[in-house]
Amino acid sequence: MLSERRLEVLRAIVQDYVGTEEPVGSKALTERHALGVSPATVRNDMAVLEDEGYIQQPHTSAGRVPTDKGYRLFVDRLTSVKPLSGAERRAIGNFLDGAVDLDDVVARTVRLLAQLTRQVAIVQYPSLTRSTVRHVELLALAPARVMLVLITDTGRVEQRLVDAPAPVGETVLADLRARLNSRVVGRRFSDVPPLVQELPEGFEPDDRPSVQVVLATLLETLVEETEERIMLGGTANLTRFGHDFPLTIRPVLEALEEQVVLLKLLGEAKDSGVTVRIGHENFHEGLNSTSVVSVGYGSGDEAVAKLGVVGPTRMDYPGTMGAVRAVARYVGQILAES
Amino acid sequence: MLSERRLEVLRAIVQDYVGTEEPVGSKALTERHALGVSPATVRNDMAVLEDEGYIQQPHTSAGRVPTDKGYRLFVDRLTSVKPLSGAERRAIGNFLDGAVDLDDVVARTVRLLAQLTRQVAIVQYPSLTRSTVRHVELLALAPARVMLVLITDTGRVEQRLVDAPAPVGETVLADLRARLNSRVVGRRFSDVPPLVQELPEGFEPDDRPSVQVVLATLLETLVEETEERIMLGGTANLTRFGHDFPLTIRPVLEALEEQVVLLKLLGEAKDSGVTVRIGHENFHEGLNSTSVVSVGYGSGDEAVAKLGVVGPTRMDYPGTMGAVRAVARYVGQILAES
DNA sequence: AACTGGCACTCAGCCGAGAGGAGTGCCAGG
DNA sequence: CCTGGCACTCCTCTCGGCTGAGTGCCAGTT
Repeated sequence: MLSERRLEVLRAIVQDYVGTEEPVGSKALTERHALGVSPATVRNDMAVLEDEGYIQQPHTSAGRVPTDKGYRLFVDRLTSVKPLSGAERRAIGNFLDGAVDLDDVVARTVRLLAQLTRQVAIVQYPSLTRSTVRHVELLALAPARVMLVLITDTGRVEQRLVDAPAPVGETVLADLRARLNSRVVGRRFSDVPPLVQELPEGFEPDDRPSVQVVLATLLETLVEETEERIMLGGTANLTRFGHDFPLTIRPVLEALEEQVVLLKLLGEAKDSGVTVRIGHENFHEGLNSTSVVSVGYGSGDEAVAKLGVVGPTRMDYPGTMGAVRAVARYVGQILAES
Repeated sequence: MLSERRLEVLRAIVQDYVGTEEPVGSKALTERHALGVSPATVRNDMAVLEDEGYIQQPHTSAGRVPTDKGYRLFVDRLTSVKPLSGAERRAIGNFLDGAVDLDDVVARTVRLLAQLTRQVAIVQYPSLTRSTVRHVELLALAPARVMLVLITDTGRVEQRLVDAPAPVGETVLADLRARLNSRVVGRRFSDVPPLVQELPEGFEPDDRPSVQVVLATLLETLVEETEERIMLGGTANLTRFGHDFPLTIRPVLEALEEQVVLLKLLGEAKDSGVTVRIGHENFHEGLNSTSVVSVGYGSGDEAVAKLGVVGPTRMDYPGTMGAVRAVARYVGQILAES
């Protein structure tokens, strides 16, 4: 077990390193932090911390740099989320209140997060799985062609084109529309399937196949999360990354271009509270020198989607966590209002 | 006027420089191109080309590098668009044919373009202004709350929430929906306003204000092009940019984050044919060392939107132009089919 | 008049050596 | 258990010299 002072030394190292971006030595540490001991003592502590794997020397006779394990300890035990200043909170409110629709909310959130944290921001659109149905609309585009439009309580709209096996009469369509809506409006997506199970039975045998197809498409839309859209912003902040540029930034940009990677990244966030993945804790190789700070957000108690930022492992964790949490809360409020 | 051989020298310089990324000297030139003259002669030609501002020396006693003006001449007079190979064409077809909806088409196009050109790809969603209306749907979400859904022939769906001044009956809504659709379906957006001008007159005085509001919102949606969405991809290719990294790449990334900039960038493309903007010809400072190759695409003869790529001024113009043009054509076909 | 070979000159890039300095580990003493 | 001192390591910066590609110019050739 590490003594209290050693933890204090680790905290100081992380803080200094994050600030200066340079390996921190024992002398500098004692000068900048009131540790109450001499550099020599700190050196001994550092040696222990290095043995335990919390810090590391880039090369002999250089200062120390925190390892992923060091950052992990720092985040878990040595610091707490830093609340935003009043001015910042107000700025968030002002910025997000101007949004006109869901797309706009997401777009603004991305910009805001990127500016606030000076890092790359990722925002997931409110997911379909946990939302409820606000309305289902069926439109006859052609005799045997129906457009299915699904509107969710989060303001999201999904549309699908359905090719029916036989022409569908306008009255049949109206009938189906009415029955469908009366059953599923206000329901959660996951609850819908059983509710429409025997719907086709109420129709003429001739129409049943078409009804089946429409229902199948609806269920598909509900379940298949193919449209899990994600918005990204602030990639220019990557240029602040470090000096050893091209090598670091390239794989990160590549990783961030993959929707799948982004989804998985956010998927790892816990449902409540701020999640931090540090360096090698990330499954993707290109992101081994980055940390991901993410959090769920939603209109009610439950998270409907997630958002977060990606930055260098050497980042201001308390500040970033605070910003991410605050933004998530505000977005949740906005969504609840609309 | 430059002699034929001098133009040939310029062309050789551009080609070599694009290939090697290094200033090209007179000796290397004569070795790699059958110019039929000695290095000394080439040197004289180069001196002239430099006087005229087509090429430049990074520093005394270094090879020459084309200037923006040099690239311009090269693009305008010294080369032609290079058609893609059969394999490439087939690859484009295969890749794009799998698309399931408009979002997917755009997303795939971006990826494709980025891979093909190894540069940053920009694709604008088919614009609303030139499309025609496929269907207008009105849904009563609450007594005085209507959702307006607009479906275009390009497969795009726009929705708006309308707060009516008074409750709107279901029959009124159905009536309005029917009249509206009978008038505007198949029309171009620009033709719609006069067609719905006197629509309110057919309704009871009590309902007119609500009808007015709905119509106003519709017109707004049609005109206001706030939703001019653009998709970006292949930013990782920026890392191939050059050696003097951070300075070059930063402003480019920043510029590309601005939707407005992207729109303006594509907006400058001519309606037909491939447009090339080189270096300082771009209005945005951050893009002064990049070239933009863009082209319109559409389902018919007319362009409904544009796409293009952004890359270093030192790029393979013939190849890039060919790829951009080919992709635009295929996307146009796909859109026409659906 | 146009081209060519030769020649002197320039200058970025690349060592290699040396000085400087931050930081360490260890040890003996408080 | 902490501290001051000391020898040692090794990165970083600088400076000078060398190299080689490339140039401009000139005199000679076709």
